[in-house]
Amino acid sequence: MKQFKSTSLADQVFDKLENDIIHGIYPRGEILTELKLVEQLGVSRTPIREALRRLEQERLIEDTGKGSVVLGITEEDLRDIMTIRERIEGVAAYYATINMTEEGRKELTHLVELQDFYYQKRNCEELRKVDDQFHDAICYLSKRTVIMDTLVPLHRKTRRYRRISMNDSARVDRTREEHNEIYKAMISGDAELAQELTTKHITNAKIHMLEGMKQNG
Amino acid sequence: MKQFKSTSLADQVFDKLENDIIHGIYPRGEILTELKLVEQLGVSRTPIREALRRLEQERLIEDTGKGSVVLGITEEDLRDIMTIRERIEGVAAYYATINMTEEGRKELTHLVELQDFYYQKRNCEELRKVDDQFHDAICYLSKRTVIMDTLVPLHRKTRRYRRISMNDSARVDRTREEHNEIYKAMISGDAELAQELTTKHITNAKIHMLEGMKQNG
DNA sequence: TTGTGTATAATTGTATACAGCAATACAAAC
DNA sequence: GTTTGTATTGCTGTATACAATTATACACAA
Repeated sequence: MKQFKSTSLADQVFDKLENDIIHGIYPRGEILTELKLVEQLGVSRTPIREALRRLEQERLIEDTGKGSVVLGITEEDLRDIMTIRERIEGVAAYYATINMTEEGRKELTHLVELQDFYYQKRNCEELRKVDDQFHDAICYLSKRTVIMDTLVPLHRKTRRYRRISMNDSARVDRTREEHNEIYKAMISGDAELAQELTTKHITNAKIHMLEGMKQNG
Repeated sequence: MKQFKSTSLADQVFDKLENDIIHGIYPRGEILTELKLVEQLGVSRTPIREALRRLEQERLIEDTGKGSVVLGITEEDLRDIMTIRERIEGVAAYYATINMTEEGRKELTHLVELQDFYYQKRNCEELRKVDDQFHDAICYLSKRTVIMDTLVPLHRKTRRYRRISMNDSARVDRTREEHNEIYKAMISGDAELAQELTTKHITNAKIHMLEGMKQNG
């Protein structure tokens, strides 16, 4: 549940560009000039510049002084992202468990139920979205802004590759089981266990993701 | 060694505001309006807006739609920053050791020599700067952008409190020793050891920082 | 052919103008 | 006195205008 501030053009431009870069629509090496984006997106330079500055801050682009070159997410980046998540996301789960509220319990319960629902229906696209939401929820519920601000952008950056994972039904099964275990630990208030299970879950996801990348080139 | 792009006004505004917020010159809760900053800094709204968007991305301010409220760094943030550094910075040291170059060795050697120099002179202010540079160098030398981009902003955010640490001479001694040990491990190519020592070093720094905060209120 | 100089075009950096929204204050009506 | 309506003010969001810089192309000379 986020803010409902009617998103400005600058926000929309940022979201669109971030998404397009993460999904490779703007491939690594492509040069984005402000004028080109003005024409493509039909907005003026001001909101585009603000979006570019934010993308730069996330190292998705690099300003060359003469257009911004797209950096995107490399395989190495992905490995490092998973390494960081592996080491931090358990901490988020720990704090989320400690700081759990009735509202948080409801949200998590809703998410695991939704997961079961789409699991039955074998709806991979929706399952991926729920997966996203589950991991983001752990971050939000930790109530720790630094941890949240570290992890949530990393989640966004792995979105493209998590979609691929969802095509492996064995992995989908395991993910569901692991999420349910984490859920149980968090609801029962066992913060240490939640931390441990979350770390293991990310480790598994990392291994699977890297194997998948080897196969797909 | 960074880029030499003649910094734009937007960059300067960002640097100034980031620094002032981190050092509490703009205290938590203060409202920054674009107009006020235009008057204070003598530049137009465009570069100010871009700086504000970047500060927002780093969660140092929050846009309320009617001015930006300063968030700054809380004690809780500081704890979490150190937790993250504790878990990631060793990984940076590991990769820095693996990817070490002649140039990197020179830079590190220069830094530990500089550290000894200022240590002899008991120059705390310069020691703090070298401390900054040493930890940033580990990140840069890892050649891993994601790890670097995660840690370097966190270093900036702890700067204010590391200055305080430098007043405890016992801690200054320990820091010097620990840096030297990390340095030796990195130069000798023992990545595992460098990782371990770096993690321990951050743990010690964290403990010391939290103790210091208890005493100082 | 190659090198050099100049004009031109492309692109960013910065400032400013304008519109819209929201809060505030103030006045008038009940 | 309270409430309601309206004008004013302050702020942001967006567009655009202008300046400065860098790359490009082309012409002309060696």
